[in-house]
Amino acid sequence: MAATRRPTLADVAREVGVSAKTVSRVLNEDGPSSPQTRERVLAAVAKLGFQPNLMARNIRVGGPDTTVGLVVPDLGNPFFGTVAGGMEDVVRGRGLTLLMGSSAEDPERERVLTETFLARRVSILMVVPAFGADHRYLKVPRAAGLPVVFIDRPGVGLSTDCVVSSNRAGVHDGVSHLAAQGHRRIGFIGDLPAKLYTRRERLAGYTSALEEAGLPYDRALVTGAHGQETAAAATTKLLALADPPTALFAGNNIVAMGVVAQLTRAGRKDVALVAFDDLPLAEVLEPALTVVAQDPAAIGEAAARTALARLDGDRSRARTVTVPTRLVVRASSRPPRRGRTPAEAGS
Amino acid sequence: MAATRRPTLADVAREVGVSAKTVSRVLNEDGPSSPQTRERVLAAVAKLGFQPNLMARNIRVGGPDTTVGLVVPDLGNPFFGTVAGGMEDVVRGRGLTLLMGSSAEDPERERVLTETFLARRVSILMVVPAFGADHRYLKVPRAAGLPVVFIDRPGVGLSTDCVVSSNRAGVHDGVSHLAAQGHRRIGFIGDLPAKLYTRRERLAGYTSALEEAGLPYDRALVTGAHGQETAAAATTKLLALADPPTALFAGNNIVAMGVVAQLTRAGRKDVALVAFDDLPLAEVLEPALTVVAQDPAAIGEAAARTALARLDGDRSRARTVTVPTRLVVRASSRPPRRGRTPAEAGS
DNA sequence: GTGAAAGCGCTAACAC
DNA sequence: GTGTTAGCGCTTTCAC
Repeated sequence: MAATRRPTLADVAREVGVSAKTVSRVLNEDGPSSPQTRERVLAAVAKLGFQPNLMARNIRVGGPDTTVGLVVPDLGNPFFGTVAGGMEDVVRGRGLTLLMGSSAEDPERERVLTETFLARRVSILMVVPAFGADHRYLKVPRAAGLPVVFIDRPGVGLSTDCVVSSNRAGVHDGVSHLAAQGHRRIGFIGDLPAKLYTRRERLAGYTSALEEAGLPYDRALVTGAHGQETAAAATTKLLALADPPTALFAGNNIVAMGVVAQLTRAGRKDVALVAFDDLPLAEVLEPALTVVAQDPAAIGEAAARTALARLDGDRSRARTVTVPTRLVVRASSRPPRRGRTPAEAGS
Repeated sequence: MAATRRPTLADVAREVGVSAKTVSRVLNEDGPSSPQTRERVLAAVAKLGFQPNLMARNIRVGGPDTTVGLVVPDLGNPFFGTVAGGMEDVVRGRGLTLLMGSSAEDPERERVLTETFLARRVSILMVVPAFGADHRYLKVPRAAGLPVVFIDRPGVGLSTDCVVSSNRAGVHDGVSHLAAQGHRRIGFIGDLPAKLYTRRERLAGYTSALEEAGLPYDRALVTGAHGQETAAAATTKLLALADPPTALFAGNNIVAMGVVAQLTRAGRKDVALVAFDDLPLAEVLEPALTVVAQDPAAIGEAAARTALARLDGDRSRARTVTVPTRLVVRASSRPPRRGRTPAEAGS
């Protein structure tokens, strides 16, 4: 089975005995065409298995491609998949196709992927910035009218639209809830690196909640993790402190899984826990996990709507859309054990 | 901020005072070029923010685009995200970019997405077929040399490479394990619709394991679900039978979550459970979940390698690659309660 | 209702 | 080392 050349418009035209332009007219429902030619063109298209070459078309038409490029740091994280799903639902209504690629949280790969999207002239570019990436190179395409939206974290060196969760307020709610339950030593296990936007924002929510509750900030109670294993290790470390926490706040879904796993392995059901971002089985865990739920689909939808407005000529100042989080109280955020002071809890 | 036209090769050439071809030579490291012109071209490129139009390039060169198109039915399911990650790792080494889009398990959307990939002349097409889709329209592009690989399920009407999990053998192992624990009434909750490839294959593993164990096949013990809620309902239904199962087999990760949730809500820790496909928190559940683990990254890698071999001229017959599953025994597959017959278990 | 010619942005094939 | 010409597959423009 030799690799035959893909048929072109000209091939179809030759087959039918008309000009290329006539075939083009029929296929794009441009200008008029007699029913007979229409018929015969369609037949030839089917016979040859002709598929118009969109690249050639776009080149001639000059406009952008009817695609939306989305760069995410991790294809396996359902959070980003759900964000993408929300986006898709919105852009599809405009005839746009969402194409997603992964940066693997690597600035270099993010850049390469972004450039291939630019080189393919996507209509909209959505990016979940990898830590350490610099986005100044997006200034020119953006100035040329390409809508660029950052998701989950703001980009660096480029002022453009951005859609994020209410990180501060969400964590504030979760930590306040723990404080209201009577916890006075609350550990925080955030993202890594510590300078990551979501880590900083969520930590700010943590500190403001402590302050509001009149609790002291203890640097020893704050740490970070990347991946389940390091989150488990961080849990162990915090609980081994001389004056250990009676409650933990997990800064994201992956960290939460590591913490839950470690608490289970260690048999520490006495330690309260609240996690940022919901987990599919949160309510089934024992104890059921209290979470600050994000709304990834809403994030995707908001990003898509913002970008479409830009496409429609919205030239207003770059805005940041904050999608609210929601505290879902389940069993894991119970009060500290009665009759035991934090100092005794580890014994 | 008016939408300025994106600069072209000709713009750069004009800026420098050379011909377009010279700029092209510099950028593609084609033919020779003096260090001075090189320098000045690069400067102009940076100044104008020129980004080559890959569509125009591909058109001229005639070859396919350096992209791999992947169609999945659900962006939010980490199984497919992990498959994509495995693929990416392999194709990136060949300078190919993986682009993923969602069919939402809808044959029509699958077709539209696939056609846009074809129209953009991807180098490789990977598809997780939506239920009910017909893939005969892929015959022409495939005959023209486009590698097409089906993932997770075979396509319909097109004989081409396919990469799947060892569904039958995997389920056989899981059900045999339950039988070996002493279970004689084992419920099966598979995918929906019942004609879905994975459902049929997994059910075949179930029946063969029953047969091997000398257990009768009871139609009342076999059902299906799509989504967590229906899986929970199916669980309730099975457990309400006059002669209920003492063990359940969940046919996929989503079904497993629904079953686990329902068993937990109902407080039915006496019911044994084995699930197809691992869950992130499987070992942390109570009881820890016994699973037949798939290897999604390996599936993606195998698919990518197969497709690359085709790209390299492999013209051998279409083959089906089966990626082995692995039984991970945890606590949830414990023996039935002693001293109680199945008939008493519901009381 | 249809066709011929020109051109989108780029590169192959040849000049010089 | 560099420029010219032609042409990829398609659509625009203008003719008939």
